[in-house]
Amino acid sequence: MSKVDRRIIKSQEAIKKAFIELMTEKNIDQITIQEISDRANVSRRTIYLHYMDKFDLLDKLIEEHIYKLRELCEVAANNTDYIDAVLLWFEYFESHYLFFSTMLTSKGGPIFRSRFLEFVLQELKNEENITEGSSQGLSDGEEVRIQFLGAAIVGVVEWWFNQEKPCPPHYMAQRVGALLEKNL
Amino acid sequence: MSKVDRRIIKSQEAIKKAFIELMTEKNIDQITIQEISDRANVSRRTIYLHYMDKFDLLDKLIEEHIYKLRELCEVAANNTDYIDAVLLWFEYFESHYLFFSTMLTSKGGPIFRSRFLEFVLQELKNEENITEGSSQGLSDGEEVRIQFLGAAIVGVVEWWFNQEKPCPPHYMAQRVGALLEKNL
DNA sequence: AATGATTTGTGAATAAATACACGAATTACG
DNA sequence: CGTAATTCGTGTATTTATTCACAAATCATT
Repeated sequence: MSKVDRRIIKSQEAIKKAFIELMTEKNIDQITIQEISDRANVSRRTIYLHYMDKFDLLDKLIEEHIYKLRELCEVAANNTDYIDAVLLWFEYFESHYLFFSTMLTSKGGPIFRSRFLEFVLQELKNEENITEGSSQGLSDGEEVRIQFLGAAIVGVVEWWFNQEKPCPPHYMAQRVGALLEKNL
Repeated sequence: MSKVDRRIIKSQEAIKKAFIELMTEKNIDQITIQEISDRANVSRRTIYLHYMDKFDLLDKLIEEHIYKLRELCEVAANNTDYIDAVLLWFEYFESHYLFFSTMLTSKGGPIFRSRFLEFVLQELKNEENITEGSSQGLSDGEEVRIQFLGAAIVGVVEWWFNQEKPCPPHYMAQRVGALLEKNL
């Protein structure tokens, strides 16, 4: 697994860290590649070695986290306990608080929010197909329910970050998990 | 000034940091190059690129700090206020607490202590030659006084670290500075 | 709109770090 | 004591990061 050159890891880590920090301080439009390279203590050239531009960097960052969340879903798919699944999610949120907080509160803009919603809807439809068994399209009624639940999940996560983590992950897991159990 | 390749800086910083950390955990003899490279997240080869072995690494680390302390002495040599000079020292100690604490308490062994004393004696003799004016050897009486003061200074610094910083730098500056004023 | 400063994206040469392999030296341990 | 495992020190080829330079694009300020 660890076949990736450690220089690549270190450079990208530094770049992403610097970028997230800058995102908390200003809008993405007024962040310059120069600034990122300065903050990351990396040559400007190095950034272009890995990313097309700052939007590509943001994309990669987002996809990376979405990928990790999807992995957590697969882990939790074995045991059908929603509470545990939600717990994994919020623990992951907590361990990458700076990123998610930045991306889901006012500063981050709507880029991540819509991507996150899209992902949640995918997972919900996935779940639906498993229990339903039919691989054909969803009925209107099901679609409405999916949209309803997706908005609910994203909304409650947004609330959690907007309130600056008002309650711990295990509490959220308990409450949100119970709601999911009832609705799925 | 900043003509040194930033990769060198970063590698050496990582190596030195890892090494100091390991020094706090175990004796230098049972620290392996492998461990250092692992902790520093650097190739083992890279360490040999900069240092002969772990003792060379320790030497360079020590000399680096001695050099910085000498610089502080030169800065303070302009204004003859010993209190300010001592303040600069203890502020430097504080900002590199892990290193000095490790090297001056039981863990570090006597390597740094003797080097530190040697340096302090040099500075004292230097000071003496300036006020004395004569560039010839010191009399026995002067030599005794130098040794007396050197031991006192090193001793009080050791005490400060052994007690885990029982009082702030400005307090130490006040007290030790006053004692130096009286004796120099 | 003009212009002066900054940022950008890229090419090219160079330097540094890395992976990998190897025999020798050292250490751990039965 | 013997031997298995680890660490060491080094050679070498390769990959990555860096510096530097430069023209184009963007931005800021007038």
